[in-house]
Amino acid sequence: MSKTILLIAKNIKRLREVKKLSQKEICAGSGVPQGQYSRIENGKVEPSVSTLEKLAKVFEVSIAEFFKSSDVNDVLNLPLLEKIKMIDKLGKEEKQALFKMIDIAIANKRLKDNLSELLTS
Amino acid sequence: MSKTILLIAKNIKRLREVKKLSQKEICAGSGVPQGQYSRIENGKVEPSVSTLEKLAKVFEVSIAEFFKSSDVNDVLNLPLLEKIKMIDKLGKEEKQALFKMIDIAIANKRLKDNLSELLTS
DNA sequence: TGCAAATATATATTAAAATGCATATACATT
DNA sequence: AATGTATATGCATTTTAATATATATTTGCA
Repeated sequence: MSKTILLIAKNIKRLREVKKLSQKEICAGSGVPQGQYSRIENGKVEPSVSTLEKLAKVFEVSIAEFFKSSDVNDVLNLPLLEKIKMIDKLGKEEKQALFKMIDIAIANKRLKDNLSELLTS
Repeated sequence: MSKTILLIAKNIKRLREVKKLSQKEICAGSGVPQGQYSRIENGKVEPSVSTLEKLAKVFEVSIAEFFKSSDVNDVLNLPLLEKIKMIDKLGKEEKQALFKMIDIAIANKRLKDNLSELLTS
């Protein structure tokens, strides 16, 4: 079972519960048959993009929402570039604190490099 | 033609160009046949989630990236990019320490976001 | 221009999701 | 317990992406 379809399933179910709507209502609004919708919420199928599109509409979110994880472990596995993008969205305080540490680490590295350069020359 | 599959197409193509890789290379890395990949980049098909999963892996992004309208995406500031490159050159210890802090900050943010989402519903 | 690599397209086959429909199971309320 | 509502599952059919393979077309460069 793909991790992703379980993630989608969980997110969709959560969104429905937040809205306090029945499957029947979601299906009326989206055009997705109830049977199929149930299978999606339970991770029994891999919903197609067009199905996700219909659902995103009734939930009033972007499809990207379906793929977001709130799991810390998943954050850990994000490639560096993704992490940096996340940093950009942090609050001012956290962002600045992080930048300072990064700067210190980098400066530290430079110092070390310069020293060893001096020693080997 | 669905707006979404054109968006996916554009994002995937852009990501490949950023990495300066050929379709052949992407396909070797992902296992997606070149013919199919071409159709995806041109919005001729609706890629399945598992296909997107494979591609996200070689591009080193989360699947959610494929669904973001690119303008939101490209506001990453340059000084930040420089820092990323520097981080990459740090020693193992420093790098890991930094990552840990970044992870904590991000996870913290997500937690906050989820909580406020629950509260506003 | 002409060659070679990269990309797009064609076709037939396979696999899996979508659908309609029926029905089973779970869940709650009286 | 009985009734109604919500959710899950079963099944046959249709639709469409995935695949393998081959080939056409475009593009870049000597």
